Amino acid sequence: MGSHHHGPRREVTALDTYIKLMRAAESVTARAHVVLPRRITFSQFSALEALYHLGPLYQTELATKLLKTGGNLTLVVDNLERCGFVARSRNAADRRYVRVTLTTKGRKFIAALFPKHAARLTREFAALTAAEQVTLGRLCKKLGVGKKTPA
Amino acid sequence: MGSHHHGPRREVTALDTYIKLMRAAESVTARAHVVLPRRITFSQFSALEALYHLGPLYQTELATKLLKTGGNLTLVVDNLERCGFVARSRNAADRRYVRVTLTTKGRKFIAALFPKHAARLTREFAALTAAEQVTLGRLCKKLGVGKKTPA
DNA sequence: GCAAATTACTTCAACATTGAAATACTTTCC
DNA sequence: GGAAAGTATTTCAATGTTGAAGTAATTTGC
Repeated sequence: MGSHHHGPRREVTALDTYIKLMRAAESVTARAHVVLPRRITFSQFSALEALYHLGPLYQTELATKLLKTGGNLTLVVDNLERCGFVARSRNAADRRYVRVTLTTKGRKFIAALFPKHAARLTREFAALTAAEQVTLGRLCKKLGVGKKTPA
Repeated sequence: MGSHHHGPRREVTALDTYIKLMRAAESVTARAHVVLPRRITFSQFSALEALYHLGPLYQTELATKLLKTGGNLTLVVDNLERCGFVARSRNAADRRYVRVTLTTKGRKFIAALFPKHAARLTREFAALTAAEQVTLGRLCKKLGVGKKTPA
């Protein structure tokens, strides 16, 4: 199963593994997504979750955590601000920085939602034993390192 | 490392593994992406690659392969068609179906690009041994099953 | 044989995403 | 102290993405 590609065994294995990795990531995300109320998107949830667990962050920090661009964060924070979930404030010492903080409404919202998300993910990952999860995490981590190999 | 979440160990392990899975998928994809010429997007590449390895497909089949919605495929195929990489044709027997076929130009394009993509992915996955890749694939597959668990 | 249900695709609005250009502010370096 | 370089954010155009509504074609059930 998998890549439909014929070539050196190393390539076949890599492509096959790649497809399975992508499918797993997409399918777990899609299934975890169902706990989110329809008015909130996955990006918005991720931003709220980061603020909830890490405290107020500058937009650049948020972009780094979520692996997104600055332009993207501007829009996502715009939308969260419009919902009343977060507030922006300029740093007085360095006015380039915009600090993003959860409002009381935002905190209540994510505090109620996160446990459902965690429970849902736990249920999804119950397809693997604890030991298998640790192994999976270890292998993923070896792949995930940002070893900036040039084009 | 990981989730910044405190709770039952099963939840902590699941959330931690989830984060590593997402990071690995995103980071491998991003790094594989660098071989693509700037005028082609990842979605377009994926569609071309499916047509290249599987032959002409109806849009519904393409949507299923790529795990995307029908509305999305309409746009991606629109853009590929505008580039001259694919052609649409109605099925005469059942005129609801639109068959998407690579043009000669599209075939040449993907035939030249795919080996670079495969080589790049192989290089990325060289962070793992062949045995580790097989293990990773097996664990991902256990997660990826579309076991439609209701909300 | 025809109305109803189904299926494939398109269209649309809203939000996401990137990459590049523009803006605003700060730091560096003469 | 002021120009140049650097940094954080915003804006913009193009594409992606979903989900819902709409259209066209076919199949089903009576």
